[in-house]
Amino acid sequence: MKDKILLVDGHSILNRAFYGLPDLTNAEGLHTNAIYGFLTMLFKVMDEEKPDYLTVAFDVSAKTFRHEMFKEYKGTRKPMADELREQVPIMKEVLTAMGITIIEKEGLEADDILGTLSVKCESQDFDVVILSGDRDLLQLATKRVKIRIPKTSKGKTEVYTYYDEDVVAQYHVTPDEFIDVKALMGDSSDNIPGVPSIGEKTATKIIVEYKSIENAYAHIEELKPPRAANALKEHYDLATLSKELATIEKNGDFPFELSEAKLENIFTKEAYEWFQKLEFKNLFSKFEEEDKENSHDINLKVVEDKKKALEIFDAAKKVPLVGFALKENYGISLCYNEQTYVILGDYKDEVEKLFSSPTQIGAFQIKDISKELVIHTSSNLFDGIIAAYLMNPLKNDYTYKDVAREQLNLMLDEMEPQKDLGYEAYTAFHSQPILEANLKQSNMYELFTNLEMPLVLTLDRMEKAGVMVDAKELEEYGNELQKSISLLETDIYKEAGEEFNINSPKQLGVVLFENLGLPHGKKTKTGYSTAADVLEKLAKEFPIVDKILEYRQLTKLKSTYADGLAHFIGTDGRIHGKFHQTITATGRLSSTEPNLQNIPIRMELGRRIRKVFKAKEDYVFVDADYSQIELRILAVLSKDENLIKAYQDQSDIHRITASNVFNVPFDEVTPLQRRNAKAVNFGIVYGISSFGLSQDLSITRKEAETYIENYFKTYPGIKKFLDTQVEQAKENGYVTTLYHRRRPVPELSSSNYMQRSFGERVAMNAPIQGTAADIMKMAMNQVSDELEKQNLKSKLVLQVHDELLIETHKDEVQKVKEILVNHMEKVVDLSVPLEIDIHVGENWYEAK
DNA sequence: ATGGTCACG
DNA sequence: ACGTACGTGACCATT
Repeated sequence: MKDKILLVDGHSILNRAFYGLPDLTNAEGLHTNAIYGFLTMLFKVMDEEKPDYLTVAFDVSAKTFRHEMFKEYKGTRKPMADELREQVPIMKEVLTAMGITIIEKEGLEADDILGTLSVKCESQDFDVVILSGDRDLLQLATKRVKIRIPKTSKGKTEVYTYYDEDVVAQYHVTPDEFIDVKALMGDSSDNIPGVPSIGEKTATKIIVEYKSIENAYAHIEELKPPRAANALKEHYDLATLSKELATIEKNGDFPFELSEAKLENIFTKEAYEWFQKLEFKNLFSKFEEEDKENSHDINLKVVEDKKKALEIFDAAKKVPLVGFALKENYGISLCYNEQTYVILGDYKDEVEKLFSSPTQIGAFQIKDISKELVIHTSSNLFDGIIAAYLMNPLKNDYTYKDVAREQLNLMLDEMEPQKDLGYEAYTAFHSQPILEANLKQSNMYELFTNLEMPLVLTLDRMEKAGVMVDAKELEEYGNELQKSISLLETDIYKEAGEEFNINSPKQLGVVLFENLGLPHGKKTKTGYSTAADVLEKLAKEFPIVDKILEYRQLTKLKSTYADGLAHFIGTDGRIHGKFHQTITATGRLSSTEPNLQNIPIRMELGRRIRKVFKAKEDYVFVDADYSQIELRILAVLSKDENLIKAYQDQSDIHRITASNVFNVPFDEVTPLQRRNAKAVNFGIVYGISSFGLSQDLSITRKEAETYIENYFKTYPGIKKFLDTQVEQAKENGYVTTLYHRRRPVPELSSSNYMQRSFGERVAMNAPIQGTAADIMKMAMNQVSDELEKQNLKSKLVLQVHDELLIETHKDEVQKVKEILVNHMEKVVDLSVPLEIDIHVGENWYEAK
């Protein structure tokens, strides 16, 4: 086997990765997508090529660099995106940390470095592979030098391979001739002028026939077409200059020690530290072998002796902090005083006593733990996952291993269960002080202690309670839907003239817009859009579209709700859904298995599903929802006098807004005006844009702009508040709620207009939505605690963002109503009153 | 796994 | 010249 060297065109691969991948940032707000893409590309090609040597070439001067970066950009010369610029030096550091040599030389472009190296290495009997995103490099291909060019289509990246013969096959010219083709046709983005009026077609034709520009000139009189011949004659200077520019230097002068490019282990400790910092979790597995060498052992004792176990528990109750972990049906682990114990067997009572002691318990996913035992108080609990979530709510989800890595710099692999349990307790113990300090520094320790940790137990109670669902009625409802679905199906097939899968947007698009020739609206990436708002425009004119919309509605109800909910009804006749505390970016809860926060209500047919959510015998549902909580919070946060006054006066807020915005007397506001004002109020909360509002109200953008302008004139404090949020987000990188919850907004530093606008809307919306979530969580804790404290039979069973549902014993209805009013309305004291609406009913349908 | 669609606040 | 209202989760078809 000959030795093989891989030469990488650094900037072109980085550039491709940057524009090919969605924006990624790490916790510090550093953009990382180009580096990530570069590395995955590099690993992929290294895997395929298995090179013995590797080196990466970069352009050195800012000028050539920029010029390289925007080859892709059809000659536009915007400055390099800041998000990319900041990644370049880091990329180089990462490569250096991996022990990979970087070559850059003043005055030489990366192309020239690669050209020179490829010739040099080939002459030393190497196989050469050049990885670049730039097709210009094809001129370097030979029988021993292959060019590899990544191409992304349909989300998949393939790396194409070109030896010299592949260039001939695809471009009809040899790699050398490829230079001349390029010189003739020119490349505006690459500053190669080319010969005017000669494009790719003509250029190729000329070079196929005459092999070079020089030879073409030698035969200029016979050259066809005449137009090209004339152009060549006229622009001889341009042609020779272009050729010079298009030719990659193969004799560059720069120092290069082949031995330094020899590949050793690139997954070094230093590289690992960079990967951590950049949060390239997917790539950690590459370091596995290093992990084992580096993983530091902990003092771990496995205890099976009962007497010894009890001693350990006793001691644990006397220390200030214990790290705790539990694995169902297996054992528990305790960590304190630099010692970790894994205790096998059933010690539920001992654990409960420990949890009731003054010792602080550090652990992860305490809600899961509390499914296995009874936890009476949250005052000594510290859930590291929740702490980590508060510090960065944008992360998908945390495991204890993420906390170990981020806070303790401890890389953990897959381990056997015993060890895993021990490391979890170890991590809980050692990360607690760090996380606590972080929370305090971010002004979120109170939010954590007074709101989030108590909520763990509140949610646990709610999940354990579950909600009763009548399986039989649900099935009947499903059958009824199925009947209508079948009828619609036949109708639709008849009108379409064929049978097809109506649920496939792809097939439906073909049937509607090609076979039936209906006018199509917007398109999606994959084809015609068949979204409801598009179809609704056609429904009036084409009956089949109306039927399809109805079909969609019914199948949605059937599959997601009728059939979907049935799967989750337990043996107790109740659904015990999960409520998640660490998912959303704004601080709201989320609900899964099933999602109980999106049960239909807006349409009557769907709303009927709520009839199967029933209170058990001798109980009723008491449902309380906040009235316009987000708008009230907007009044509070913005301190806008007019909005505050409107709420203090208990006015009809949408009507008063309409009166002000449309400049009509309060009593003469038309229903349409009120509806429009309501939409504006909503829009404000979402971070209004004239486009969004115009879509929502089916008005022109101009009109929407006028509405917004008038709105801000009416409520000047709101305008100021929203602007301040964006400003703060830009300055700090995050916005906060009234109770200090943070939402980072990395999008604001994007150079992409869309992303930046999104960041602005997020900055406006998150404090409002987040503060509402904070208040609701406080209220939930108080309501749940009060029900317990008064020893009531009634239980909190659902939360839907601004609504609480209490399964209430018939004798307790009055008490529960009082509790709801007292704790939901008075949970915080703000400059506007909070109000709730309360309804009582046998089922959820009646109680709303 | 991803995108389209649609249910909720 | 672009293409959006904010926050979620489930299902289906398609890759």
